[in-house]
Amino acid sequence: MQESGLFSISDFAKFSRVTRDTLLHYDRIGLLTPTSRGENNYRYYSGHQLAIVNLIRTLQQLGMTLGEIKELKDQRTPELTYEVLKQQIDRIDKKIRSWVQAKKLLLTIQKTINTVQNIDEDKITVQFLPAEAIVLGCLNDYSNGRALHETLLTFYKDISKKHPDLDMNYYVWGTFSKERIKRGDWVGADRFYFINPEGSDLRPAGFYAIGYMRGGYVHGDALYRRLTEYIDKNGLEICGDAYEEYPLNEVCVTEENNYLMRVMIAVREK
Amino acid sequence: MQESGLFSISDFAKFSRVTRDTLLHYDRIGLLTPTSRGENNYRYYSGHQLAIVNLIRTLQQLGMTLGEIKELKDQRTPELTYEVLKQQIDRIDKKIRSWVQAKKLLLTIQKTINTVQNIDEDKITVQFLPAEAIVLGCLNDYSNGRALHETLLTFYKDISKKHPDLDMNYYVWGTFSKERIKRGDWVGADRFYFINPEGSDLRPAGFYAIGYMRGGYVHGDALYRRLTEYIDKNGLEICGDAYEEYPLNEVCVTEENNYLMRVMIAVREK
DNA sequence: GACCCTCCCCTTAGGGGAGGGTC
DNA sequence: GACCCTCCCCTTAGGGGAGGGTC
Repeated sequence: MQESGLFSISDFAKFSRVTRDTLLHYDRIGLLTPTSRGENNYRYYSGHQLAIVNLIRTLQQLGMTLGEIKELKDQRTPELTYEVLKQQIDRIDKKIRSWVQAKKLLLTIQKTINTVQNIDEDKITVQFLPAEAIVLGCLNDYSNGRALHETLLTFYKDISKKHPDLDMNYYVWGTFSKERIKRGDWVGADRFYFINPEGSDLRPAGFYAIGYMRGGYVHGDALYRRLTEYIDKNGLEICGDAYEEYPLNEVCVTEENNYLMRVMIAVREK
Repeated sequence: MQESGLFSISDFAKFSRVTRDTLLHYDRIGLLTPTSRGENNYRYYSGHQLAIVNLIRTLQQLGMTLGEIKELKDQRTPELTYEVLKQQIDRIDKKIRSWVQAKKLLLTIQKTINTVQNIDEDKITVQFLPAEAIVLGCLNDYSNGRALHETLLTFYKDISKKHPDLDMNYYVWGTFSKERIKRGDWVGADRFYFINPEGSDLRPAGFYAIGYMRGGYVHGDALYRRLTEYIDKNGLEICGDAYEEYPLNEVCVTEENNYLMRVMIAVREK
């Protein structure tokens, strides 16, 4: 520190607790220009400018861009600052909300992977499942040869209309009515759904015959046959929808043939 | 859509719910290359690739960069994905925490501006103030002519050691002992502090003589004189520390001379 | 030897053209 | 006319040199 209270760039960086590069950048964009330049063209900052760095850093921590800070800086008043802060709260809340959503999605994926950690893929079981909150789409329309990806797009559009806040990529799966299962018509789900704690629909509690199979999307014939045979042989009958899920899918498996499909058919004793 | 289940780039963009530009970008960085190119060099995407876009978008929503996604993509397994997700949780938690901190800082600043909304800057008042949580620094060392900014730097270093999680730019203010006030020595605070609900120190509850003044940092002589005179005249005596604050400072005022200083001196009746 | 200066290049995830060919 | 292609430039907040002068 020399020249009556002026700081060289490195000293100023130290006391203002930012890097020299940052100060160079602020100077370049005209956000904070040193009070003077030496004959050698060295930058000299004043003690007052420490407060300006403080202003910049404070607003930056509140999520404002340097451009916005620059704009506010030259005309700041308590009233204007108060207004700007008020708007910032909404932006911060939005960011918090979106990260909270991301965490929920992440936990849901983890949970899904966990459900198939120690299963025997060849065994069919009948289990009681508690009700689970899901988001259920409208009845799919396959008329005029509408392809799967078209119905899926419709589903996404519907969902984003009904639940504008749910813009996360939850795994999408399909339901089949008991009539369709009985007549062996198991390509092209009746409805799409995804599991989400905020969903207002339910996969009802009850007994389900559950089976697994490796393979890509929409190739579940063999599994459906094994399940219906098992149901017949064991004195059970289908009493509700079938739920077709892919707990291991493109998100964690490379080869489509290794995706893990799970079908759960609501059953009861005859 | 043509050529047996292949999509043109615009169709693919529609069904994968990303923009055409995004797909061009993914192709450029080698994250998602169309399955084939026409003789005209047009890009053609397959239906399977819809799942890959889904993978990319899902991981992106979890806060991963395209680089990380590319790395994971080619070797993803349920186990590896689970591990990566586990690490992502920490990153998400950190982001949430930092935005929550930012919100607290913002509300504190708003509150501070509010405290001086409708005050009469010339009037001295005596008020009971409830205790307030603060973060209090060590006793400042001004020996060997250490300047204010040096003691302040020491304060910041101490605080970041003791409270590594508190890395926000809270307003920093100073305390003066009653002895110093009495002998008219009010330049260079004994300790620095900032108001923070998580602070483990307190500005004690009690009566305070409170006065205001316009002016820059460390030029409060006139205000201290007015306050001590008022205290003398009104049969009061100083019974604790003085707290010097700048509710309107560089964050919302342009001219240093218009900063608003507030001094609060603990008093009691004689 | 430590410090300062001015270029200049680099990073993320695309968006927005321009200029020219294709369905 | 609508769609596709390949350049090419632009944005945030700095970080990291290189090459040359200064304390």
